[in-house]
Amino acid sequence: MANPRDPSAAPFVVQRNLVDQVVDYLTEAILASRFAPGEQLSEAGLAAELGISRAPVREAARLMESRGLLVSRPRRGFFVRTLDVAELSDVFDLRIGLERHAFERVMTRFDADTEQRLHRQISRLCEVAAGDDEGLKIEEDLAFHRLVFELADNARLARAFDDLSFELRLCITLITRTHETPESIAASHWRLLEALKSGDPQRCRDEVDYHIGVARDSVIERLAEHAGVSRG
Amino acid sequence: MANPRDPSAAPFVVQRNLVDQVVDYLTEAILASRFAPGEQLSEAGLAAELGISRAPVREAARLMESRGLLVSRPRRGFFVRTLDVAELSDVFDLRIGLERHAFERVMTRFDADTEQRLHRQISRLCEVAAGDDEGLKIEEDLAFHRLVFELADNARLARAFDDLSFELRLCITLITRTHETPESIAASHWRLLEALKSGDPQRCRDEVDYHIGVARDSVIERLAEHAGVSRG
DNA sequence: TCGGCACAAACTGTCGACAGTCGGCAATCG
DNA sequence: CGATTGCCGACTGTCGACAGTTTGTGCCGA
Repeated sequence: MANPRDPSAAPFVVQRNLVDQVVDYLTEAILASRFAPGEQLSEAGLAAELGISRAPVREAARLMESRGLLVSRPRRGFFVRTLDVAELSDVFDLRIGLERHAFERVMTRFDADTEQRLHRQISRLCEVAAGDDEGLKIEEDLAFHRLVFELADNARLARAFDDLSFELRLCITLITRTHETPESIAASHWRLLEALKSGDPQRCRDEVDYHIGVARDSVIERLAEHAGVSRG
Repeated sequence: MANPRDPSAAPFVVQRNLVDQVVDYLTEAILASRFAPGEQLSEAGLAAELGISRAPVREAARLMESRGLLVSRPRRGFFVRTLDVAELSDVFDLRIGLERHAFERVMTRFDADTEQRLHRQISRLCEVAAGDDEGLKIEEDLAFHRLVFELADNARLARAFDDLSFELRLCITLITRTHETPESIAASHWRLLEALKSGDPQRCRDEVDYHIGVARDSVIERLAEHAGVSRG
């Protein structure tokens, strides 16, 4: 009564589906490593645990399969996605392709407002980089890159990054903490902004390649350690 | 008995889920324009039409939502995706980003086998380009680009293209036929192969940009005509 | 004649239940 | 003692049904 609603607009109070709630719950649980990679998710067990029926659980699992967090084997059920080195390398290679494109688009429409927003995000990143909350560092780092995609002004491109970022987070759960210093994290991102400001496509591209390459090598190195530990 | 099977291999006889069958059915129907853009898909109606219950239909619809063929509005149901000019432009822009990356990767590992496979695919494309089956032309054209992504040797990159290709097909359903001549289609793809062979990244990138740009402009032009017709 | 309201039909979201299938274990046979 | 076979529990795939919501329609009043 108080608020007449536009039918085409998003509802004022979102009546969250059970499906969406299950997706959030499972996503958080997987990224927090509360489910082991390769572990089977029992539909009935999850439904009972959450006090709901299996139908929403199944639909949520389908959605997460498309996001690359789960894989389904017919008549077997859903399993937490495992990433080997090759898949992980593919993920970061695709990220390079997407980020090159996003940075190039941002460069062509770079203005004072763009610079200010990126500047503020890097400042936030620097603040948390000095702290001990590794999860927060990762989120603010991803938030910077998400901002770049937002500024690239292509919703489909941003969605491609969002899809990939679930798998990126899955990669990053492998490493408990970054081994980079706060200074190197800050410097790396400032260089990206400087490259954008310079207006030099080649320089920007090189910085992106280097930046993502460092992240990729770091994750791969950690994965190799993990594999080595689990085998030895 | 005759063939000892690898347990990790795909089963010899595949028991297809109802979900997968519904996905195929709906995808084909949408891309064949048997559902109008924006049309609501009644879960109960589809289930009755296919002689199944609503559960598999719902799961199939969720999957197709992630592929961008359907959109869901909470408590309203699923609707066939509509693309405006901005979204369509975004799709082709992302395609440029992905194809640039794929072509670059193929170039770095270009060999005789690569050339032969691409050569054969272009020959197939040329054959059907001379005929009247517009749908076949589109499929063989996409098959060429899909082959490039396959040769790029990055499964995640190929999946990104596959995801996008559903939306590409959705774009292409807007235009009933290509207005390009068989000669121009052939020449355009031969130039892409020549660029790969040359080993010149800049030339390859320019060819990709031109090639995708032509496709984008063609689709956008047709969409503008359609919109003009439907309004006038 | 037009706007608001109430009713009804249709639809989605969710649930509990049943049947078919898969993987593991034990009993049996060579 | 090893391999095979039958059985059993657990799980997925699918179904029909109910409740709450949205949408369209017709009526009433101004």
